[in-house]
Amino acid sequence: MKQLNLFDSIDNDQQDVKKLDESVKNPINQIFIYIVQTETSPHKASPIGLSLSKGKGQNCYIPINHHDTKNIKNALEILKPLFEDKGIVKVGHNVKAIIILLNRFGIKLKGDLQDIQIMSYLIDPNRTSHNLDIIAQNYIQRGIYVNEGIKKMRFDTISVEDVARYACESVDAIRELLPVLKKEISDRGLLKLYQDIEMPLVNILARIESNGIKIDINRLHELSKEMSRMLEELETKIHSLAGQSFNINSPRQLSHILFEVLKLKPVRKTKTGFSTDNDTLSQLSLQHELPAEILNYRSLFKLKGTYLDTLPDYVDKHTGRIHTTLNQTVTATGRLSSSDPNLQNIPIRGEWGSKIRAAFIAEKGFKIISADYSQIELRILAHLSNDEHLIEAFLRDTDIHTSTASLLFKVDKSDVSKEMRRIAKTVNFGVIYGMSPYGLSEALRISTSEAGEYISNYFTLYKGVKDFIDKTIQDARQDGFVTTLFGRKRPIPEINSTNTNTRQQAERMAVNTPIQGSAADLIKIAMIKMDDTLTKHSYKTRMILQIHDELLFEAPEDEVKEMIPLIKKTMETVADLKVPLKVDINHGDSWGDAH
DNA sequence: GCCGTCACG
DNA sequence: ACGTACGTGACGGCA
Repeated sequence: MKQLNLFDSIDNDQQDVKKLDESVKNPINQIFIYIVQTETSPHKASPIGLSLSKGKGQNCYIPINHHDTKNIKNALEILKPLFEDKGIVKVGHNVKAIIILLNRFGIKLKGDLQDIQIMSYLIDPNRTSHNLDIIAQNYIQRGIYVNEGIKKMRFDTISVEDVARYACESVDAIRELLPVLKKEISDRGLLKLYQDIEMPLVNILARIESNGIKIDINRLHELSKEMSRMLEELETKIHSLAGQSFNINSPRQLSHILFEVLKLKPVRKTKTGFSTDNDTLSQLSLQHELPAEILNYRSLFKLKGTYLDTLPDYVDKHTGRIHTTLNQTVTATGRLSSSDPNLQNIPIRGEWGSKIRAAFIAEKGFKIISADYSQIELRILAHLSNDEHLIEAFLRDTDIHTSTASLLFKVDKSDVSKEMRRIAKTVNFGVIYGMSPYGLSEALRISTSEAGEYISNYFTLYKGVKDFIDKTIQDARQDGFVTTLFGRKRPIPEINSTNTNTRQQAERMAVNTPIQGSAADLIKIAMIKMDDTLTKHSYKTRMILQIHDELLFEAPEDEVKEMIPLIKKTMETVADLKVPLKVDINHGDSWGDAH
C-alpha cells in the first residue's frame, strides 16, 4: 500500500497540513474533525486516520499508522496549537473518540465542543444508528464516498487515497450538517439539554473510559476453574436425567428432550418453537427434576462465558485495567449504554454475583465508593404525578413497597407481610413499566382477573398516578412525543396506531420514558457536578463507572472520609423535586464490598 | 446475521 | 384470537 506523504495535497478539494497550519497564525472560529475507525480489532474500533477542515475546500487528511506513528506525531505537533486553542470551536461526529485519540498523543481538545452525532441523537433518540453517512443522507441529502472496504468498515484493506477521500467527504458533511442540525436542536427546544447536559458529559465519559477499572484476573481464573468442575457434574446429571446426551445450550435440542422425549407440557411458544426460557423451566420444574438442573446449568454457563472467561481478555496491556465504551447515543430514553465489555450488567444477585463483583477491585492505596440513588424512578413518578400518597411516603422516608402494600391491602404498615410487600413491589414496578393485567399476572403468577383487581385497586388509591398516565398518553397522542424533566424528547410514532397491540406498546413507552429518561437526566447532571467538584479541588478521586442509578468512584484512602458526604450531598441536590432524592453510599476494597 | 436466552438497572 | 410489562448488550446455536 502506498504511504501518503502527509504534506502532499491529497486532491484538489483538500489542503495539506502546512497550509492549514497557517490558521495558527491566522485565527479562525471553528475547525471540523472526523476520525476514521476500523472494526478489525477484536474488541475496540481503532482509529486509522483523521481528517480536518477549516472551511470549504480546506481539508487535510492524516493517516494513522499504528506501526509507525512518526507521521501522525509530526502532523499533530503542528496542529496542536489549533486543538488546544480555547477560542476555536471544535466540531465533530463522535467527539469522545477524538478526545481519546488526541489524548494518546498528549493533546487536549480544548474550547467549545460541538457533536453532530449527539445532535442527531437528541433530535430522534429512536434511531438505531447515528452514523455520519446516514445523518448526511437524511438531513442534507448528500452521499459520502463508499466502496466495498468502507462498507465493511475494513479500512485496512483499501488504499490510503480512498480512505482520504472518504475522510474528507465526511468532514465536509460535518461542516454542512452543523447549521442544519443546530437549527433543528434549537427549534425543538433541545438546546439547553444539548449544551448544559449532553456536551459537558462528553469529556467526562472520555475520562471515565480512560480511567478504567481494575479487576483481579487471578480470582476470576480461580472462579472459572471452580465453575468448570460444577458444570461438568451438572452436565453428567442432566444427560442421565434425560436418558441421552445432548447439547444443553441448544434451545432446539433441549426442547426436543423436554417436550418429545420426556413429554412435558409446553408452556408457551416462540417464533421458532416451544419456549425453554427461565420462566418456562421454573414452571416445568414442578413436573420433573430435569428443568431445575437445566436452569442451574444455564445460569452457571452464562456467568462463566460472559464474565469469568471474557473479562480478562479486555484488560488493557498498557494500563492493566478494563476500559469500557460508554455510548451516549444509543438508548431511546436518554440512558447511557456500556459495551466492549458491557460493565452495566455485571452480576450482583446470588452467590456467584457477589463473587464476581468482588473481583472488581480498587488500586492499591485506593477504595471503591459506590453511590446509588434509592428508588429514583418511583421518586420521579411521585414528582411528575404529584400523587398524594406517593409524595407522603417519600417525605416520611418510609419503605415505599411497604407503604404501597399497606394501602393496597388496607392494613397497618406494621402488619404488612412479606408476601404483601412482594406483591406491592411488583405492582410498583408495573406502574413504571405501564403495566397491563396480563403483564402483572405473569410477573405475579396469578390470574389476569386477579391482576386486574390489583391494578384498578391501585389506581383508585393513587389517583395522581392514574391522572399522570392518562395525561402522558394524551400528550403523546397530541404532540407525537413525550418529554423528560430536563426537556429530552422521545417521539412515539405508533401512539395513534390502529393496531391495538402496537398502540398499547407505544402507550407503555410513552409512560415509561419520562420516568426512566428523567432519572437518566438527573444522574447525568450529578456526574457533571461531581466532575466539576473533583477537578476544581484537584481531588485524586476519580469517577470510574455509571450504572443507570449508581456512580462508582475510586478514591485514595485519605480522601474517602471527605468524599462520602460530598458525593452524597452532590447527588442528592442535583434537582429540587417535590420529594427528596436519597443516595445510599458505601465503600470497600472491591465493588462487592462497596455494596 | 438472526434467534433465544439471560446478565443488569 | 392474539401476544404483552420498560431500557440495554453479549453469548451460543444454527442457518
